[in-house]
Amino acid sequence: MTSEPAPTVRRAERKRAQQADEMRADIIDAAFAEFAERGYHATTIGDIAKRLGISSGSFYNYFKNKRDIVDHVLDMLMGQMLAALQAENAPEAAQDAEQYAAQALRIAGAVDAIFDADRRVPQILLFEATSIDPELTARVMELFDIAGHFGVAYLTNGVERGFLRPDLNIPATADAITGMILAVAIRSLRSNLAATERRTLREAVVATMLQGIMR
Amino acid sequence: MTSEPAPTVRRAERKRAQQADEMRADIIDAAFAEFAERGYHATTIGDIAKRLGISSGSFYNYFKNKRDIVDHVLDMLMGQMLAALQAENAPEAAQDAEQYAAQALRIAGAVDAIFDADRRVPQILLFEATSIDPELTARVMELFDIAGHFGVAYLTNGVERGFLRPDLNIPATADAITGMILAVAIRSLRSNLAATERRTLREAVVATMLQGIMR
Amino acid sequence: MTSEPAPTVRRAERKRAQQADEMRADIIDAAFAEFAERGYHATTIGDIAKRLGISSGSFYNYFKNKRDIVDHVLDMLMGQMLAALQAENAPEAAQDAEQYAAQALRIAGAVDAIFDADRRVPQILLFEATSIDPELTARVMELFDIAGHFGVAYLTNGVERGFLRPDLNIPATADAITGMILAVAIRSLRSNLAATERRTLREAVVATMLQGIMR
Amino acid sequence: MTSEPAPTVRRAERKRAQQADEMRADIIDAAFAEFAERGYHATTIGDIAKRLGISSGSFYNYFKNKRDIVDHVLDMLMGQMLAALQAENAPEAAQDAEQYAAQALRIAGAVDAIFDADRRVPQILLFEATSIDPELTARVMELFDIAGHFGVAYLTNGVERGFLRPDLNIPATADAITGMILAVAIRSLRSNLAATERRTLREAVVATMLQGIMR
DNA sequence: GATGAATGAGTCTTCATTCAT
DNA sequence: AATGAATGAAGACTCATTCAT
Repeated sequence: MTSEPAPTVRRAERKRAQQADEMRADIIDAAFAEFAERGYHATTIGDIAKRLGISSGSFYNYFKNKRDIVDHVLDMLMGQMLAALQAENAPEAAQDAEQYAAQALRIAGAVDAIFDADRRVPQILLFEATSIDPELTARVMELFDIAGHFGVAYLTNGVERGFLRPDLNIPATADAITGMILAVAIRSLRSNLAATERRTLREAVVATMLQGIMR
Repeated sequence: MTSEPAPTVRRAERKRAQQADEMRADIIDAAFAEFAERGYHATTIGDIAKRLGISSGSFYNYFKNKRDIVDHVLDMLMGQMLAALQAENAPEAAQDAEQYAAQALRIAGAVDAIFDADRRVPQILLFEATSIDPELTARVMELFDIAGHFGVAYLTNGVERGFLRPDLNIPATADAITGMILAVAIRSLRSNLAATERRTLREAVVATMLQGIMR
Repeated sequence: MTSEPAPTVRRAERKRAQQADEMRADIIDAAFAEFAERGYHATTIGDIAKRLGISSGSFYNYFKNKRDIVDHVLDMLMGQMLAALQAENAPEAAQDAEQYAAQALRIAGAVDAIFDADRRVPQILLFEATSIDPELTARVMELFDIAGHFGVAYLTNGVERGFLRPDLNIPATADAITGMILAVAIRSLRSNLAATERRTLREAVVATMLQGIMR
Repeated sequence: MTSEPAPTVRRAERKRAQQADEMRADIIDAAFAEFAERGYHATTIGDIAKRLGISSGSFYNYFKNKRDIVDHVLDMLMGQMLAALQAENAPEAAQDAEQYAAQALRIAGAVDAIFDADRRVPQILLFEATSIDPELTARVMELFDIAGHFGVAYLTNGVERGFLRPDLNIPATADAITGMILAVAIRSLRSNLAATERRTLREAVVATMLQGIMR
């Protein structure tokens, strides 16, 4: 007996769903502001709610629990990362050394842009997430692994096309590259670098890396 | 009229102090075992005590509180690190490219040995410490900075002696190197690498790095 | 766009506030019952909660902590006392010896009524409050001082209007009067005197006092 | 087979007993210093021991437990008080109004001397003892009662000898007098009065009291 | 959907007291 | 008699989560 909902009902539903999404986004934002300020463990649901002017109970209409928020952000982040590594930035896209170098810089810039859009994201990712619970730690480690796999793909492309040293220990080098990204991210957070400083830092690191791996 | 304590008293004191040191070491050990298993926040003083077969109250005869333990370990670690960077491993010790390469491998090996002596130390350092409290985070960040300063010193030595590229962006490269160490540590923990595998990894990363920075 | 809350919301809010006030009163009541039975220090939050049939955590929705309750009661008491010393009982109200005597009896009766309304209040105030913490001790001492100041005002009025001995050491006598009130309160509590007995006690003490100070 | 101890043993024992008494006195002293500073509940056995430079375990060689100390002092105080109310200060000693007045002043002075010898005694008695446990409260109340009984005896003597008003409500007045002593003690502690100020205060209060009760 | 009071499990920490040395 | 480490009971307080309204 469940008939098709009338169009007006549909519209109302859509609107409601949209409002819910906005609220969810607001909550994530407030949560991250608090997490970044005082750390995940020291932040209470009440802190988040108060910042938004909602009741603590309302929180649970939008998220299953406190750590669910971090999961959502991890999802977002993962999506942005994968999106940044498509098309001209895909592992097999670079066809010669020059393109390879340009690609490396583009990717470094894209990662920087993602982190710079909300510095609280890397902050929490790097400094809090692993302490929340084993599953979340596993997810972060997975990110590390994914980074490693991408690194392997890029290096393999370079070796196969012949502009990287053929004797490269590819997995080891991939990890080293992930580490460099990590270090640059930490330095950026830590020293609160301006965009131009971050660019210089990026270029220097990419240059050293390329020199280290090029044939 | 409080005279000098009798020699027997002295001896008893020394023995007691020694036992206390042993207990302290045991507690650190038990604490780290628990922290590594279930995470710092999820570990209770009771967990640590139970593992040792002591009462939870006894814990407080040796440490001010839970985080005091992490502080102690950070002290130890800092000491070991600094000790490893002395003498032939000191920044200005390498006099030519060959010595430089050998030194890099030695240092990498020494760091690996420190971390391998108790893998829970890097685990907690990397994955928990920053979430405990702001001061502890500051201390870890300080470690990162110290690593950076040492990196700068090594690179400067190489540039000055002429076997590193003169156009190197030294601080950026120092950070990159710190990142590589980080990545190797994470990979070692994560994949539970055997000593020989770790050696291979180390050698590969050092080789790439040297190639990246050598003149 | 946050508009005025709808009237129904207002009403609900008022009701909630009222319920909260009732709960707060209930908690104070339960707390004082326990304090009077077993003493402040020996009373646990759990004792108070159990007596009310609420969970111990709920206590903290209404009071910051255990001592906060004593503070609230001190506030109440101070208010009642000050209210009792208004109008015809104000220091400058009595205009001749007869009025003065009547006033003294009225005030003694009012103080008795306040303490008799809840005998646990003087009990805790006299026997516990000073042992709770320095600030609370300070507050109780302040009460003692206030009593002294009022005493001074009453005596000054009597001396100025000429029906008290002009050579009175006013502050000393004010303290003596405060002490008598104290003693009567202690005796009442201690011997569990009935209302008529307390009245007799009061009258005797006031008579002796007046005889002691009248010209 | 337990023979008489040799004389030297006896002497050693006596000396030991004396040392033990000294230690006991030292502990009481240290305990009271701490109690007066931070209150009974906030003082730990460790605090007392540290102040004396002994170990916390040693405390238990001299006292059964923490509250035992307060008991000892209460005993001391009671003894001093009773001693002060002997001979010329005994209830029936005063034979005329003049002697009565002199006696009242002597007693007030004696009480002041006892309290002034160690101000921590009244402080703890008045502000802490009743909060320790029911038995101790009972003992303090007993002191209050004893004071009352003495008051009754003094007043009865005066009435019988005919220099006090025959219509005096003796028990009520006795309580009032106890209250005055209390108030003077509190004021002395609170305002840290000098000896001469305390004397003036005493004299004023005694004068008012006498005027209040004399025929 | 919103609210916020109620819950109660969970933990750190303190400290009087004991006892082996 | 002195020591001080060990004990373990005890309690205040927090907070994620639930649920009646």
